[in-house]
Amino acid sequence: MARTPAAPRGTRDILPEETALWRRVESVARELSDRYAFERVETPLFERVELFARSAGETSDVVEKEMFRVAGAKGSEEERAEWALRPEPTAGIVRAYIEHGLHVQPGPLRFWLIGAMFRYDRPQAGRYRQFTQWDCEVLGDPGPMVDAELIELALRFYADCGVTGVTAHLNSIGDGACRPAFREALVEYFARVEDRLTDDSRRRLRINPLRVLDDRRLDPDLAAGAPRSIDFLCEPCRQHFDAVRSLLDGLGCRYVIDHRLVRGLDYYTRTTFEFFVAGREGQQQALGGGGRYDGLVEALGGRPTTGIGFGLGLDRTIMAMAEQGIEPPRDGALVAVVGATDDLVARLRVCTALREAGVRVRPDGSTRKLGKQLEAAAKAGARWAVIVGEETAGDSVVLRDLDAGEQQELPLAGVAASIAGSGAA
RNA sequence: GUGGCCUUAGCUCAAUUGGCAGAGCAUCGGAUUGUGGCUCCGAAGGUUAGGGGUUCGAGACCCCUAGGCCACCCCA
Repeated sequence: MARTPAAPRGTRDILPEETALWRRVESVARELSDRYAFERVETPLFERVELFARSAGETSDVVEKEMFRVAGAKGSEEERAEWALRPEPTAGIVRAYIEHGLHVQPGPLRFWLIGAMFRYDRPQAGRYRQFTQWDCEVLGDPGPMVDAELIELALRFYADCGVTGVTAHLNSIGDGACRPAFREALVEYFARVEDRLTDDSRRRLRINPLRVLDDRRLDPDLAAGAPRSIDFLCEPCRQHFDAVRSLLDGLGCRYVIDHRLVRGLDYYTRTTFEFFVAGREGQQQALGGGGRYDGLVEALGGRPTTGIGFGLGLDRTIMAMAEQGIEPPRDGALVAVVGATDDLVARLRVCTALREAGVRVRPDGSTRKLGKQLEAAAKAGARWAVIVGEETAGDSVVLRDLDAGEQQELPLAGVAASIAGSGAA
């Protein structure tokens, strides 16, 4: 451990150079959330461990090995082990939906949030212990249209962020009526070739056979010959899946069917989807994912209510944007206020007046030589400098165009209009 | 949780066989008795990630720890 304080493992500081891209991504997410008529919610960053165990599943990786436990300063050992930082947002949103009786509101309900998620995993580029997701959830909408709508929304998000080469992977893993048969077929199939499975897969074969398909080390021949969930769908699930596909086709949304896409969280039913970006052949190419969870509300003690949602990783979206050379949004023209005299009161008054007029102002509070102040202004990226000095009369200041190297004396009240009129903003 | 490669100034990197820890960029100041970017000059910036060992002597070699990256695992 270094003597100087360091950020905890797997976390990082996001500095101004990078926050420019963050602003763009966040504003796209906010704007789309609003345009698609989602309503903003916030839930706690930590919840009871039991909530995640009951929703994501005891055998899911996030519960089994990636839970970030929170210890209280006081209390018994048991009490201190009771909470965990949220590894995903759906459980908290569904918990809030049930707790506040939101089912009485006219549905379907559409929620969104942007927030930090936590997974105690081994860090790597694009994989952090604290990361940020944009999450959208729809509760109480059983029809296939919302499935297609969410996938279209996610693809539009990537497009609006400027990311290209994003592919939607799609699958249906059925529901309580048809999945048991699929599960049985998987067990029967893999049990015969158990000696060709990894240790992990052999264990999963007993406790959660669908996730054998998740295993990237699975022999390609075995994977190709494995039972496919869509061949086992019951009639309602098959109709739902067919409808989702034809809706996506009708929208012109491109996707590929991925028979091995079963998702790591147990609450998913029917539609599952993930978004991958081209160019990262190894890991961290998954930018986001989601699916339908028609049994989750009931499993957590609420009335039977369908649900569907996605979580998109903003860190990875930004990483993809940076790799694709996408420019961050430009700031508005910056005006530096510098002083030819040491009269700081006059300088600060000018700053305030300009800000009231809507100008973006960076003041120089030093009494350095004017040349130094102008140099600092130019280095800070200022397009203009307002020089507050004694040689000007009354309310007048000098407005200097730092790019052109030209300046003029004019009344303070005319500065904002002059900048706006130059078209250089 | 497993394996591999790494860590020298704020950043990018040098340092011969184990022999005085350096450069460029960035920062600050001066040239500039108050109008910037260029140029020139100068200053500051280091317990070489942390700890231990070998040695007359370690940035370099050995061990431990921490962190980063990569491949697994899994996902966002």
